[in-house]
Amino acid sequence: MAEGDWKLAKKTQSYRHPAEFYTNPENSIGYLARVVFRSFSRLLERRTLAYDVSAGQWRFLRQLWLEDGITQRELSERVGMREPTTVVALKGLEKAGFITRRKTEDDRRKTFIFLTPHAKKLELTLAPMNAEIHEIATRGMTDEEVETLQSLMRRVIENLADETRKLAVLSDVKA
Amino acid sequence: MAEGDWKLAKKTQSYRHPAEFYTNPENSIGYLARVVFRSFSRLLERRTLAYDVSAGQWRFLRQLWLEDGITQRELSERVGMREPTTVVALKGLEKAGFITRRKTEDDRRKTFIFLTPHAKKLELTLAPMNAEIHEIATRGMTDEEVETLQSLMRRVIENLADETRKLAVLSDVKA
DNA sequence: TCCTATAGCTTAGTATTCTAAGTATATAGG
DNA sequence: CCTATATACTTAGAATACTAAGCTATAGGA
Repeated sequence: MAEGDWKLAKKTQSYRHPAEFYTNPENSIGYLARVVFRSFSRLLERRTLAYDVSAGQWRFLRQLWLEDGITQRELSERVGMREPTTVVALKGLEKAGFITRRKTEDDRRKTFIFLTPHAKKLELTLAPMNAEIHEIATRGMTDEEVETLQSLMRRVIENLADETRKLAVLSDVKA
Repeated sequence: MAEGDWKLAKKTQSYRHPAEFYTNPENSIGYLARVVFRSFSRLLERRTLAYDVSAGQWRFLRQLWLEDGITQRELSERVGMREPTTVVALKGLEKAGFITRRKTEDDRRKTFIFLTPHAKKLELTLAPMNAEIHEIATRGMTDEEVETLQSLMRRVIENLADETRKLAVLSDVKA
Protein backbone atom coordinates (compact mmCIF):
# COMPACT_ATOMS: atom_id res chain seq x y z
CA MET A 1 0.00 0.00 0.00
CA ALA A 2 1.39 3.39 -0.95
CA GLU A 3 1.93 5.76 1.93
CA GLY A 4 -0.67 8.33 0.95
CA ASP A 5 -3.36 5.70 0.79
CA TRP A 6 -3.46 5.31 4.52
CA LYS A 7 -5.45 8.43 4.87
CA LEU A 8 -8.30 6.75 3.04
CA ALA A 9 -7.89 3.41 4.74
CA LYS A 10 -7.86 5.03 8.15
CA LYS A 11 -11.23 6.55 7.59
CA THR A 12 -12.79 3.10 7.74
CA GLN A 13 -11.83 2.61 11.37
CA SER A 14 -14.88 4.47 12.57
CA TYR A 15 -17.18 2.17 10.63
CA ARG A 16 -19.14 -0.76 11.92
CA HIS A 17 -16.76 -3.00 9.95
CA PRO A 18 -13.58 -2.28 8.00
CA ALA A 19 -14.06 -1.57 4.32
CA GLU A 20 -12.74 -5.02 3.38
CA PHE A 21 -15.72 -6.59 5.08
CA TYR A 22 -18.06 -5.16 2.48
CA THR A 23 -15.87 -6.26 -0.39
CA ASN A 24 -17.53 -9.60 0.11
CA PRO A 25 -20.87 -9.10 -1.61
CA GLU A 26 -22.58 -11.46 0.81
CA ASN A 27 -22.10 -8.82 3.51
CA SER A 28 -23.35 -5.92 1.45
CA ILE A 29 -26.95 -4.88 1.95
CA GLY A 30 -26.93 -3.35 -1.51
CA TYR A 31 -25.93 -6.63 -3.12
CA LEU A 32 -28.33 -8.71 -1.03
CA ALA A 33 -31.19 -6.36 -1.90
CA ARG A 34 -30.35 -6.62 -5.58
CA VAL A 35 -30.45 -10.40 -5.51
CA VAL A 36 -33.70 -10.47 -3.55
CA PHE A 37 -35.27 -8.01 -5.95
CA ARG A 38 -34.14 -9.82 -9.10
CA SER A 39 -35.03 -13.31 -7.95
CA PHE A 40 -38.42 -12.18 -6.69
CA SER A 41 -39.13 -10.26 -9.84
CA ARG A 42 -38.16 -13.09 -12.19
CA LEU A 43 -40.32 -15.64 -10.42
CA LEU A 44 -43.28 -13.29 -10.42
CA GLU A 45 -42.86 -12.39 -14.07
CA ARG A 46 -42.79 -16.05 -15.02
CA ARG A 47 -46.39 -16.20 -13.76
CA THR A 48 -47.70 -12.83 -14.89
CA LEU A 49 -46.41 -13.23 -18.45
CA ALA A 50 -49.14 -15.80 -18.95
CA TYR A 51 -51.46 -12.77 -18.82
CA ASP A 52 -49.13 -10.60 -20.94
CA VAL A 53 -48.03 -8.51 -17.99
CA SER A 54 -44.29 -7.87 -17.63
CA ALA A 55 -42.59 -7.23 -14.29
CA GLY A 56 -42.32 -3.52 -15.09
CA GLN A 57 -45.98 -3.28 -16.01
CA TRP A 58 -47.01 -5.18 -12.92
CA ARG A 59 -45.55 -2.44 -10.73
CA PHE A 60 -47.72 0.21 -12.34
CA LEU A 61 -50.83 -1.96 -12.29
CA ARG A 62 -50.37 -2.70 -8.60
CA GLN A 63 -50.31 0.99 -7.77
CA LEU A 64 -53.36 1.66 -9.93
CA TRP A 65 -55.30 -1.12 -8.23
CA LEU A 66 -54.64 0.84 -5.06
CA GLU A 67 -55.38 4.30 -6.49
CA ASP A 68 -57.06 4.52 -9.85
CA GLY A 69 -57.22 7.88 -11.65
CA ILE A 70 -54.09 9.57 -10.27
CA THR A 71 -51.84 11.73 -12.41
CA GLN A 72 -48.83 10.50 -14.25
CA ARG A 73 -46.50 12.35 -11.92
CA GLU A 74 -48.14 10.93 -8.81
CA LEU A 75 -47.91 7.49 -10.31
CA SER A 76 -44.19 7.92 -10.97
CA GLU A 77 -43.57 8.92 -7.38
CA ARG A 78 -45.57 6.08 -5.88
CA VAL A 79 -43.98 3.45 -8.07
CA GLY A 80 -40.51 4.92 -7.54
CA MET A 81 -39.67 5.54 -11.18
CA ARG A 82 -38.57 8.68 -12.96
CA GLU A 83 -41.07 10.30 -15.29
CA PRO A 84 -39.51 9.33 -18.60
CA THR A 85 -39.68 5.71 -17.48
CA THR A 86 -43.34 6.17 -16.68
CA VAL A 87 -44.02 7.70 -20.09
CA VAL A 88 -42.60 4.67 -21.85
CA ALA A 89 -44.27 2.20 -19.53
CA LEU A 90 -47.66 3.87 -19.91
CA LYS A 91 -47.33 3.82 -23.69
CA GLY A 92 -46.95 0.06 -23.47
CA LEU A 93 -49.80 -0.30 -20.98
CA GLU A 94 -52.09 1.83 -23.14
CA LYS A 95 -51.24 -0.12 -26.27
CA ALA A 96 -51.88 -3.37 -24.44
CA GLY A 97 -55.29 -2.10 -23.37
CA PHE A 98 -54.59 -1.92 -19.63
CA ILE A 99 -55.00 1.83 -19.11
CA THR A 100 -56.54 4.93 -20.61
CA ARG A 101 -55.28 8.49 -20.22
CA ARG A 102 -57.60 11.42 -19.69
CA LYS A 103 -57.02 15.18 -19.62
CA THR A 104 -59.19 17.75 -17.84
CA GLU A 105 -59.91 21.36 -18.68
CA ASP A 106 -59.19 22.11 -15.04
CA ASP A 107 -55.43 21.87 -15.46
CA ARG A 108 -54.45 21.05 -18.97
CA ARG A 109 -50.95 19.95 -18.00
CA LYS A 110 -52.13 16.95 -16.03
CA THR A 111 -52.86 13.53 -17.43
CA PHE A 112 -54.94 11.17 -15.32
CA ILE A 113 -54.46 7.45 -15.65
CA PHE A 114 -57.36 5.01 -15.43
CA LEU A 115 -57.46 1.24 -15.51
CA THR A 116 -59.57 -0.43 -18.16
CA PRO A 117 -62.17 -2.94 -16.92
CA HIS A 118 -59.92 -5.74 -18.15
CA ALA A 119 -56.96 -4.49 -16.09
CA LYS A 120 -59.19 -4.07 -13.06
CA LYS A 121 -60.32 -7.65 -13.32
CA LEU A 122 -56.74 -8.83 -13.60
CA GLU A 123 -56.18 -7.90 -9.97
CA LEU A 124 -58.07 -11.00 -8.94
CA THR A 125 -55.67 -13.16 -10.90
CA LEU A 126 -52.40 -11.32 -10.48
CA ALA A 127 -52.52 -10.18 -6.87
CA PRO A 128 -52.56 -13.79 -5.61
CA MET A 129 -49.47 -14.48 -7.71
CA ASN A 130 -47.57 -11.89 -5.75
CA ALA A 131 -48.85 -13.39 -2.51
CA GLU A 132 -47.67 -16.77 -3.71
CA ILE A 133 -44.13 -15.59 -4.41
CA HIS A 134 -44.17 -13.97 -1.00
CA GLU A 135 -45.03 -17.30 0.54
CA ILE A 136 -42.17 -18.95 -1.28
CA ALA A 137 -39.74 -16.19 -0.37
CA THR A 138 -40.56 -16.39 3.33
CA ARG A 139 -40.83 -20.16 3.60
CA GLY A 140 -39.63 -21.37 6.97
CA MET A 141 -39.79 -17.91 8.51
CA THR A 142 -42.09 -16.93 11.34
CA ASP A 143 -44.58 -14.08 10.93
CA GLU A 144 -42.45 -12.13 13.35
CA GLU A 145 -39.32 -12.64 11.28
CA VAL A 146 -41.12 -11.48 8.16
CA GLU A 147 -42.28 -8.33 9.91
CA THR A 148 -38.79 -7.71 11.24
CA LEU A 149 -37.36 -8.01 7.75
CA GLN A 150 -39.91 -5.59 6.33
CA SER A 151 -39.44 -3.04 9.07
CA LEU A 152 -35.63 -3.18 8.89
CA MET A 153 -35.78 -2.70 5.13
CA ARG A 154 -38.09 0.28 5.61
CA ARG A 155 -35.63 1.79 8.05
CA VAL A 156 -32.79 1.37 5.55
CA ILE A 157 -34.94 3.03 2.90
CA GLU A 158 -35.67 5.90 5.25
CA ASN A 159 -31.98 6.34 6.06
CA LEU A 160 -31.00 6.38 2.40
CA ALA A 161 -33.85 8.75 1.53
CA ASP A 162 -32.70 11.16 4.27
CA GLU A 163 -29.24 11.18 2.77
CA THR A 164 -30.56 11.68 -0.74
CA ARG A 165 -32.69 14.60 0.44
CA LYS A 166 -29.70 16.11 2.17
CA LEU A 167 -27.69 15.95 -1.06
CA ALA A 168 -30.59 17.42 -3.05
CA VAL A 169 -30.74 20.43 -0.75
CA LEU A 170 -26.99 20.90 -1.08
CA SER A 171 -27.14 20.89 -4.87
CA ASP A 172 -30.08 23.32 -4.79
CA VAL A 173 -27.97 25.71 -2.78
CA LYS A 174 -25.19 25.45 -5.30
CA ALA A 175 -27.56 26.04 -8.25
CA MET B 1 -66.70 -9.50 -8.18
CA ALA B 2 -67.96 -11.99 -10.74
CA GLU B 3 -68.98 -15.35 -9.36
CA GLY B 4 -66.27 -17.43 -11.02
CA ASP B 5 -63.56 -15.23 -9.58
CA TRP B 6 -64.05 -16.54 -6.10
CA LYS B 7 -62.14 -19.64 -6.93
CA LEU B 8 -59.05 -17.50 -7.38
CA ALA B 9 -59.73 -15.29 -4.41
CA LYS B 10 -60.23 -18.28 -2.18
CA LYS B 11 -56.77 -19.56 -2.94
CA THR B 12 -55.30 -16.69 -0.93
CA GLN B 13 -56.77 -17.90 2.32
CA SER B 14 -53.93 -20.29 2.98
CA TYR B 15 -51.37 -17.49 2.74
CA ARG B 16 -49.72 -15.58 5.53
CA HIS B 17 -51.81 -12.59 4.46
CA PRO B 18 -54.59 -12.19 1.92
CA ALA B 19 -53.48 -11.17 -1.56
CA GLU B 20 -54.76 -7.62 -1.03
CA PHE B 21 -52.16 -7.12 1.67
CA TYR B 22 -49.36 -7.34 -0.86
CA THR B 23 -51.07 -4.95 -3.23
CA ASN B 24 -49.67 -2.29 -1.00
CA PRO B 25 -46.06 -2.07 -2.16
CA GLU B 26 -44.88 -1.17 1.31
CA ASN B 27 -45.70 -4.70 2.37
CA SER B 28 -44.01 -6.39 -0.54
CA ILE B 29 -40.52 -7.71 0.04
CA GLY B 30 -39.89 -7.48 -3.70
CA TYR B 31 -40.73 -3.79 -3.77
CA LEU B 32 -38.81 -2.99 -0.60
CA ALA B 33 -35.75 -4.81 -1.95
CA ARG B 34 -35.96 -2.86 -5.20
CA VAL B 35 -36.04 0.46 -3.39
CA VAL B 36 -33.17 -0.51 -1.08
CA PHE B 37 -31.12 -1.66 -4.04
CA ARG B 38 -31.76 1.42 -6.17
CA SER B 39 -31.24 3.97 -3.41
CA PHE B 40 -28.08 2.25 -2.25
CA SER B 41 -26.77 1.97 -5.76
CA ARG B 42 -27.45 5.58 -6.69
CA LEU B 43 -25.72 6.95 -3.62
CA LEU B 44 -22.71 4.74 -4.18
CA GLU B 45 -22.47 5.62 -7.86
CA ARG B 46 -22.52 9.30 -7.02
CA ARG B 47 -19.20 8.74 -5.25
CA THR B 48 -17.57 6.20 -7.57
CA LEU B 49 -18.27 8.22 -10.70
CA ALA B 50 -15.58 10.62 -9.53
CA TYR B 51 -13.22 7.78 -10.41
CA ASP B 52 -15.07 6.91 -13.63
CA VAL B 53 -16.56 3.75 -12.19
CA SER B 54 -20.28 3.17 -12.77
CA ALA B 55 -22.47 1.16 -10.42
CA GLY B 56 -22.45 -1.76 -12.84
CA GLN B 57 -18.69 -1.72 -13.16
CA TRP B 58 -18.27 -1.48 -9.43
CA ARG B 59 -19.96 -4.85 -9.01
CA PHE B 60 -17.47 -6.56 -11.25
CA LEU B 61 -14.49 -4.80 -9.72
CA ARG B 62 -15.57 -5.79 -6.22
CA GLN B 63 -15.62 -9.45 -7.19
CA LEU B 64 -12.24 -9.18 -8.90
CA TRP B 65 -10.71 -7.56 -5.83
CA LEU B 66 -11.78 -10.73 -4.06
CA GLU B 67 -10.68 -13.19 -6.75
CA ASP B 68 -8.48 -11.93 -9.54
CA GLY B 69 -7.92 -14.11 -12.61
CA ILE B 70 -11.16 -16.11 -12.68
CA THR B 71 -12.96 -16.97 -15.90
CA GLN B 72 -15.68 -14.89 -17.42
CA ARG B 73 -18.29 -17.49 -16.60
CA GLU B 74 -17.21 -17.74 -12.96
CA LEU B 75 -17.31 -13.98 -12.74
CA SER B 76 -20.87 -13.92 -14.10
CA GLU B 77 -22.03 -16.41 -11.51
CA ARG B 78 -20.39 -14.66 -8.59
CA VAL B 79 -21.70 -11.25 -9.55
CA GLY B 80 -25.14 -12.64 -10.30
CA MET B 81 -25.38 -11.48 -13.91
CA ARG B 82 -26.08 -13.42 -17.09
CA GLU B 83 -23.20 -13.93 -19.44
CA PRO B 84 -24.21 -11.48 -22.16
CA THR B 85 -24.35 -8.79 -19.49
CA THR B 86 -20.84 -9.70 -18.44
CA VAL B 87 -19.60 -9.54 -22.03
CA VAL B 88 -20.85 -6.00 -22.40
CA ALA B 89 -19.63 -4.91 -18.97
CA LEU B 90 -16.17 -6.37 -19.56
CA LYS B 91 -15.90 -4.61 -22.89
CA GLY B 92 -16.43 -1.34 -21.06
CA LEU B 93 -14.05 -2.26 -18.26
CA GLU B 94 -11.36 -3.26 -20.76
CA LYS B 95 -11.79 -0.08 -22.76
CA ALA B 96 -11.55 1.95 -19.56
CA GLY B 97 -8.31 0.20 -18.65
CA PHE B 98 -9.59 -1.63 -15.58
CA ILE B 99 -9.13 -5.22 -16.75
CA THR B 100 -7.26 -7.38 -19.24
CA ARG B 101 -8.44 -10.66 -20.73
CA ARG B 102 -6.15 -13.62 -21.23
CA LYS B 103 -6.60 -16.98 -22.98
CA THR B 104 -4.66 -20.17 -22.27
CA GLU B 105 -3.71 -23.04 -24.56
CA ASP B 106 -5.01 -25.32 -21.83
CA ASP B 107 -8.65 -24.72 -22.72
CA ARG B 108 -9.09 -22.31 -25.55
CA ARG B 109 -12.72 -21.64 -24.74
CA LYS B 110 -11.96 -19.95 -21.45
CA THR B 111 -11.11 -16.31 -20.97
CA PHE B 112 -9.48 -15.25 -17.72
CA ILE B 113 -10.02 -11.78 -16.37
CA PHE B 114 -7.28 -9.83 -14.61
CA LEU B 115 -7.31 -6.44 -12.96
CA THR B 116 -4.87 -3.82 -14.17
CA PRO B 117 -2.59 -2.27 -11.52
CA HIS B 118 -4.73 0.87 -11.69
CA ALA B 119 -7.92 -1.05 -10.91
CA LYS B 120 -6.19 -2.90 -8.10
CA LYS B 121 -5.17 0.36 -6.51
CA LEU B 122 -8.72 1.68 -6.79
CA GLU B 123 -9.83 -0.78 -4.12
CA LEU B 124 -8.27 1.45 -1.50
CA THR B 125 -10.40 4.35 -2.62
CA LEU B 126 -13.63 2.66 -3.63
CA ALA B 127 -14.06 -0.01 -0.97
CA PRO B 128 -14.38 2.63 1.78
CA MET B 129 -17.11 4.33 -0.25
CA ASN B 130 -19.20 1.20 -0.02
CA ALA B 131 -18.56 1.01 3.71
CA GLU B 132 -19.65 4.61 3.99
CA ILE B 133 -22.98 4.02 2.26
CA HIS B 134 -23.44 1.02 4.51
CA GLU B 135 -23.00 3.24 7.52
CA ILE B 136 -25.58 5.67 6.18
CA ALA B 137 -28.01 2.88 5.32
CA THR B 138 -27.82 1.35 8.79
CA ARG B 139 -27.77 4.58 10.80
CA GLY B 140 -29.55 4.17 14.10
CA MET B 141 -29.52 0.40 13.87
CA THR B 142 -27.69 -1.86 16.31
CA ASP B 143 -25.08 -4.32 15.07
CA GLU B 144 -27.49 -7.08 15.93
CA GLU B 145 -30.25 -5.55 13.83
CA VAL B 146 -27.91 -5.24 10.87
CA GLU B 147 -26.93 -8.88 11.17
CA THR B 148 -30.57 -9.89 11.47
CA LEU B 149 -31.40 -7.98 8.31
CA GLN B 150 -28.55 -9.59 6.39
CA SER B 151 -29.36 -13.09 7.55
CA LEU B 152 -33.08 -12.71 6.81
CA MET B 153 -32.29 -11.45 3.31
CA ARG B 154 -29.96 -14.42 2.79
CA ARG B 155 -32.75 -16.76 3.80
CA VAL B 156 -35.14 -15.14 1.34
CA ILE B 157 -32.49 -15.49 -1.37
CA GLU B 158 -32.06 -19.15 -0.51
CA ASN B 159 -35.81 -19.75 -0.64
CA LEU B 160 -36.15 -18.08 -4.01
CA ALA B 161 -33.11 -19.91 -5.37
CA ASP B 162 -34.60 -23.25 -4.26
CA GLU B 163 -37.75 -22.46 -6.16
CA THR B 164 -35.84 -21.35 -9.24
CA ARG B 165 -33.81 -24.57 -9.18
CA LYS B 166 -36.98 -26.58 -8.86
CA LEU B 167 -38.43 -24.90 -11.95
CA ALA B 168 -35.18 -25.41 -13.87
CA VAL B 169 -35.27 -29.13 -13.18
CA LEU B 170 -38.89 -29.28 -14.34
CA SER B 171 -38.11 -27.56 -17.62
CA ASP B 172 -35.10 -29.85 -18.15
CA VAL B 173 -37.38 -32.83 -17.82
CA LYS B 174 -39.73 -31.39 -20.40
CA ALA B 175 -36.90 -30.61 -22.85
C1' DT C 1 -51.11 43.00 -16.82
C1' DC C 2 -46.93 40.89 -18.00
C1' DC C 3 -42.77 38.38 -16.90
C1' DT C 4 -40.61 34.84 -14.69
C1' DA C 5 -40.59 30.62 -12.23
C1' DT C 6 -42.52 26.23 -11.56
C1' DA C 7 -45.15 22.03 -12.71
C1' DG C 8 -46.34 18.24 -15.78
C1' DC C 9 -45.25 15.76 -19.43
C1' DT C 10 -42.36 14.40 -23.63
C1' DT C 11 -38.31 13.53 -26.52
C1' DA C 12 -33.63 12.08 -27.34
C1' DG C 13 -29.91 9.59 -26.24
C1' DT C 14 -27.53 6.27 -23.31
C1' DA C 15 -26.60 2.45 -19.95
C1' DT C 16 -27.81 -1.84 -18.05
C1' DT C 17 -29.79 -5.96 -18.24
C1' DC C 18 -32.26 -9.76 -20.16
C1' DT C 19 -33.60 -13.94 -23.53
C1' DA C 20 -32.75 -16.51 -27.59
C1' DA C 21 -29.83 -18.08 -30.76
C1' DG C 22 -25.18 -18.71 -32.70
C1' DT C 23 -19.98 -20.04 -32.84
C1' DA C 24 -15.97 -22.42 -31.28
C1' DT C 25 -13.82 -25.72 -28.43
C1' DA C 26 -13.70 -29.83 -25.50
C1' DT C 27 -15.39 -34.29 -23.88
C1' DA C 28 -17.57 -38.81 -23.95
C1' DG C 29 -19.75 -42.85 -25.92
C1' DG C 30 -20.16 -46.06 -29.56
C1' DC D 1 -12.05 -41.84 -34.73
C1' DC D 2 -16.41 -39.83 -35.31
C1' DT D 3 -20.49 -37.98 -33.73
C1' DA D 4 -23.42 -36.12 -30.04
C1' DT D 5 -23.41 -33.38 -26.16
C1' DA D 6 -21.77 -30.00 -23.09
C1' DT D 7 -19.11 -25.81 -22.03
C1' DA D 8 -17.49 -20.98 -22.77
C1' DC D 9 -18.25 -17.15 -24.89
C1' DT D 10 -20.52 -13.92 -28.40
C1' DT D 11 -24.08 -11.62 -31.13
C1' DA D 12 -28.65 -9.71 -31.93
C1' DG D 13 -32.55 -7.67 -30.42
C1' DA D 14 -35.60 -6.06 -26.89
C1' DA D 15 -37.14 -4.18 -22.30
C1' DT D 16 -36.29 -1.17 -18.56
C1' DA D 17 -34.39 2.58 -16.51
C1' DC D 18 -31.74 6.74 -16.32
C1' DT D 19 -30.12 11.96 -17.28
C1' DA D 20 -30.47 16.09 -19.85
C1' DA D 21 -33.03 19.06 -22.28
C1' DG D 22 -37.14 20.37 -24.31
C1' DC D 23 -42.34 21.92 -24.64
C1' DT D 24 -46.79 23.74 -22.73
C1' DA D 25 -49.61 25.33 -19.13
C1' DT D 26 -50.17 27.44 -14.75
C1' DA D 27 -48.99 30.38 -10.77
C1' DG D 28 -47.03 34.21 -8.47
C1' DG D 29 -45.04 38.39 -7.99
C1' DA D 30 -43.55 43.36 -9.83
